[in-house]
This record gives sequence, C-alpha cells and structure tokens, in this order.
Amino acid sequence: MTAGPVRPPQLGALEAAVMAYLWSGGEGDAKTVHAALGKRRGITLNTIQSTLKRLFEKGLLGRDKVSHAHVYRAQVSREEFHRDLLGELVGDLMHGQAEAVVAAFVDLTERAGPEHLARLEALVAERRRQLGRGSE
Amino acid sequence: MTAGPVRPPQLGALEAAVMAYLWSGGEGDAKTVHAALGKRRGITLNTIQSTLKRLFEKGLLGRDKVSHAHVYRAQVSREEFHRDLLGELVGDLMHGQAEAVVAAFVDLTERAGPEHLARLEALVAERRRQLGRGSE
DNA sequence: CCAAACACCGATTGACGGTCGGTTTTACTC
DNA sequence: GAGTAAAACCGACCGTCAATCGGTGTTTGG
Repeated sequence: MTAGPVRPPQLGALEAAVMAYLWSGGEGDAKTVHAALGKRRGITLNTIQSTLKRLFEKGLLGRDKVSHAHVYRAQVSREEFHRDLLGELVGDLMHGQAEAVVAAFVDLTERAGPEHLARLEALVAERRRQLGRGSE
Repeated sequence: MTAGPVRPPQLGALEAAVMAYLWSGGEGDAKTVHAALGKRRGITLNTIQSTLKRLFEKGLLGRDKVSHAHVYRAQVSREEFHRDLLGELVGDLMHGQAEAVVAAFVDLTERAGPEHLARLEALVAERRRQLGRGSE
C-alpha cells in the first residue's frame, strides 16, 4: 500500500452546512436535515439526500438503516477534520517557510482574540517542557 | 468596516508550480517558465502562457511588457499569500473551536520540527509583551 | 398486496484548471 | 513599408466536482 496521504476532502457550501449540522445535532436522516437547512435554501429533499450520500462516500459520515431510512452521523469529529485540514495546509507551507508560517499563525491568533495568545503560550510551554526529557 | 473577504484563490497544480518558480526565480517570461517547468511536463508554451495570464488576472502576478513579451513577476509575496491562505482557513475554524485550532497548530509545529516551538514561544511572548503597552 | 416513504441512478448545470490550435498583434529587419 | 518571426490572445474542449433534481426502483407498514 502506498500510504495514502490523508487528504481531507474539500467541502462545498452545502456539504459544509450539513457537516456543521450533524456535528452539532448528533444525527439525522435526510428529512430531518432537509427540514433544518434545506427548507431555508429552497432545495429539495433529493439534494440533501445526494449530499448526505456524497459525504458518506467520502467517509465523513456514517449511517445506519433504521426501518427504511438512513440515519446519518459524523464519522469524523469536527476537531479531527479541522486538524487534518490545517495539517494539510501547514504541512505544505512549512516546507522552507516554517518561520513565516509560525509568525503568520501568531498574528492570526492575536487577531482572533488576544486572549488566545495566553492559551497558545501555555500550550507551547507545556510541549517544550515535555520535550526536555529524553532528547536535546 | 468588516474587512473585505480577501479570498486567496485556490491554485491548481500547474499554477502552484508557476508561482513557486517565480517566487524563487524573481521573474520570467512565458518562454523562460516553459523552459523551466513546461518541458518536463510535456506541455506547450501556450499552456504556460494561459496559466501565467490566469495568475495575472487573479492578481497574483504582475507583468511588464518588454519588447513584445510579457515579463511576469510575483505581485504577492509567498509569505503574504501563505498568510492569506492560512488566515482564510484559520478564520473559518476559529469560530467556536479556537482552542482546538490553537492546540492543533502547536501539535503540527512540533511535528514539523520541535525547534520551531522555541520560535513560536518567543513570538508569542513578544506579542503579549506588546499588548501590555499602548499601540504605535 | 398496495401505497407511501425513501434510496438510488442518471442527467444537467456551472465553476475551474489544464491543455491547445488558430488568429491577431507587435516589433525588429531589410 | 513590407515581410517575418515571436508572442499574445481568443476560443474551445476535456476532466473534475459540487449542487440540483426528476424519475425509478425498493422497502416497509398497514
């Protein structure tokens, strides 16, 4: 096996909305999801069904047959998905420009809310402390 | 103002290669770029030309007419582009999961090379120090 | 067994990137 | 100034992919 690079699939707008719904709501069948966000968008139940199926095929959703309906649920947690997404990008960018990437991230963190900087610093400190033992 | 959504365009494989070349090489016309990476791929000069033009239209490249040829150069630095790219993603993810995003990033930084953690910590510390005083 | 509920298939549309062929424009050279 | 070669430009086609839905199976509950 060739070690498939864990490519987190790019999601379209509707796909992202569906994932967000299931990450928050836990689970749901096509009808439920359609009621929650299909109605507003004026799209048919069929569209939701197709989207759910595609997400299922991408491995992002799991499903169980309950009576004659599929009940979908997230197969990959929001955190996991985001981690992969970020990892994909950062992994690419880190080649040669690691410094710049790190700096950019600090910048973004501050912009997202200076209070997050404290959290960031604490996490980094902890990691470094753990690195202290064992290696140089 | 709410900040114009600076959407960094997603680049295709060839586009990314061209940008990488110009970020490193400084500048070049279609022929140069084609010689550098078109030949290997067995693609026409025309293809390179189209790609350069699209990147120009996206605002990523600038160009000057020298004699009857366009000489292209990066209009957006690699760092700037990466910053925008990262900003786009992080901005999306930070909504609600800021903690997780920060943690994931620290994780990735360590994986990319534990020596980067020191840099990260230093940067964060500096930012926090600057937050203490007024601005300017 | 029949009808509703639901899944599945196939087709279409609209972006986009990659890829070129063919045409037009441009700029030197004689 | 005409001729020519270089390069730009235009338009077209293909492949991929998400969104969208109509039509057709399939399952189930009464």
